[in-house]
Amino acid sequence: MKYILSFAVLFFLSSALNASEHAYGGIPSKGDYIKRKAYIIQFDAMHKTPRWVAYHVKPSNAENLPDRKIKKWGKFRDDSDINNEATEKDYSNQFKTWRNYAKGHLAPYYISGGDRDNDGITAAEGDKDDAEAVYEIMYMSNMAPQHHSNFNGPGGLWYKLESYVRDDLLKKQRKEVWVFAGCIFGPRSYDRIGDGVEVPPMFFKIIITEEKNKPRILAFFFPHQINKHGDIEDFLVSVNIIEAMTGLDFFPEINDEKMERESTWVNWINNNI
DNA sequence: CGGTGGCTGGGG
DNA sequence: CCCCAGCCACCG
Repeated sequence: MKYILSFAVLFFLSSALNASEHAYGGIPSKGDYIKRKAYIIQFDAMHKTPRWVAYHVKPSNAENLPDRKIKKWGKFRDDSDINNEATEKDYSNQFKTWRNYAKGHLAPYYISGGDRDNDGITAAEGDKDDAEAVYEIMYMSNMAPQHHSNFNGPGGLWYKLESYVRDDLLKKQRKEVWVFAGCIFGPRSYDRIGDGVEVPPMFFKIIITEEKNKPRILAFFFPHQINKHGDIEDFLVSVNIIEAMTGLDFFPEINDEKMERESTWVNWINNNI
């Protein structure tokens, strides 16, 4: 029995590392996706938002970040790999109306730091390859309209969850983290801005850490149209629910039924004792 | 394009 | 209290 268990752990580890650096347990959908240095993305051309992104981030990637206030780093960029992406113009003047939609990162800025190519120099110190990781994070294809004051900005659920990963998991616990994040659309158009950029009515995020070589999964489902802030714990769901709502298939390379059915509640409680 | 300021809310 | 983070806006 013990042999079987250790074999399962070995298989698990190798599959998690081999499939893709960024997509834990394998690519969650068929169809094209684009591989970047800091993340991978499947773009949703119909809605002009990401369908999903996946990223593997180490504590060092969240440190020594290039200063986003400096235009070179903080400016939004067009993604030459995508034809019909949203533009900055689509998002303009949103703050002057009730709509208040900001360009919300799906793969966040704070994962773009560190010395990804291990040449001893970071982007901020002048490394060109690491700079590319920062530029890619700022691609418009990585953005979706997110209500700033209710969701994306301080106090918002998206902001709180990003802060949890950055401040708690990465900086405090110094764990490696894998994340899937994406937009969820329903049968009707919820809202749109600019030239046909659809505002996602829902978002999801799945966060994976490893504890003694076993995955610890936290899956979140967020309705976008909320008029006040809340606690992220109240939006924990099972991975199965995310799969049902998105049509995605997470962890396809991991042959462990239990993994997908594991309660995220249990993981949350174990994580915070 | 750099720098600065504003908004808002959480944390030391 | 100030600083920080995610955004926007403005000015030179």
